[in-house]
Amino acid sequence: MFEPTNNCEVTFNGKNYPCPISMAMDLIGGRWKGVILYYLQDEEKRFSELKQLMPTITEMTLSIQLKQLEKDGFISRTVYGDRPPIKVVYALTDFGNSFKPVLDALSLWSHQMVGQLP
Amino acid sequence: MFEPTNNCEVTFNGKNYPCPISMAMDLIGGRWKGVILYYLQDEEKRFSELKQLMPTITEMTLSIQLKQLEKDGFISRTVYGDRPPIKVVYALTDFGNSFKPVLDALSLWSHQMVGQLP
DNA sequence: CGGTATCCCCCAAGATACTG
DNA sequence: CAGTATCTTGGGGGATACCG
Repeated sequence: MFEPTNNCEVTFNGKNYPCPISMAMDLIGGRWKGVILYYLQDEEKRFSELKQLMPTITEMTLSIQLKQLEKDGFISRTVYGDRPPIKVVYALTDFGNSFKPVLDALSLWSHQMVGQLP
Repeated sequence: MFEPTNNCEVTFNGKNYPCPISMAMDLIGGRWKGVILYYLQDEEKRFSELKQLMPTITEMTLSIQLKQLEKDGFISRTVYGDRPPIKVVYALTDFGNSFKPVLDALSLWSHQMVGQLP
């Protein structure tokens, strides 16, 4: 469909990558980012809702991952209220939504692999 | 299409993951694995061919990544010859091939993102 | 040709405690 | 409620040199 990706270095947000796939893996790689994006697919979620959906993530790690996803343009962060308890809502941006086909393929594959397709 | 992945911990090759997507990201995450799988999609390749396709990877890192992909069942490793210079060929296994839809989606998305679609 | 062996640095990410 | 602040550990991955 398209040519191999050699000799096509890419720079995004100040980081250099040997090829677009490598860049993509860096942007959404790691233990949690794919999962976070997955949970934000259909509807926006609050910080505490995400935490509940991912019981084994620490609040600090969740906070860092959300910050990076926001910086890379995948998600938006909206604050309601100016005094605690405040409410913070995370949602996919248009750019984040463009990633949905990858999430779908990844989710389908990983579920098939684990044999957990309903 | 299927239910969210919370409360569905998974163990694979001795490692525990909070959800299948997290597992998948760990298996094929990092700077290089996606790229290696991408290059092996259509035809098997020798070690030196892969090295040429990824000029900025070191031989040591390439070797390690290939070992991990082989251990996780994505690729096969075939040796021709018993005395140097030997020839080693890497190819996708059936399991590795099952990952192609993810690679396709990832490749398409990353190319679109970079604006490099031919 | 296809790797290993060392050394090293950086950072992802967990544990724990604290806060506006 | 939604985070920060510190500390710590593990492993990814680069540089360089050497080997069967």
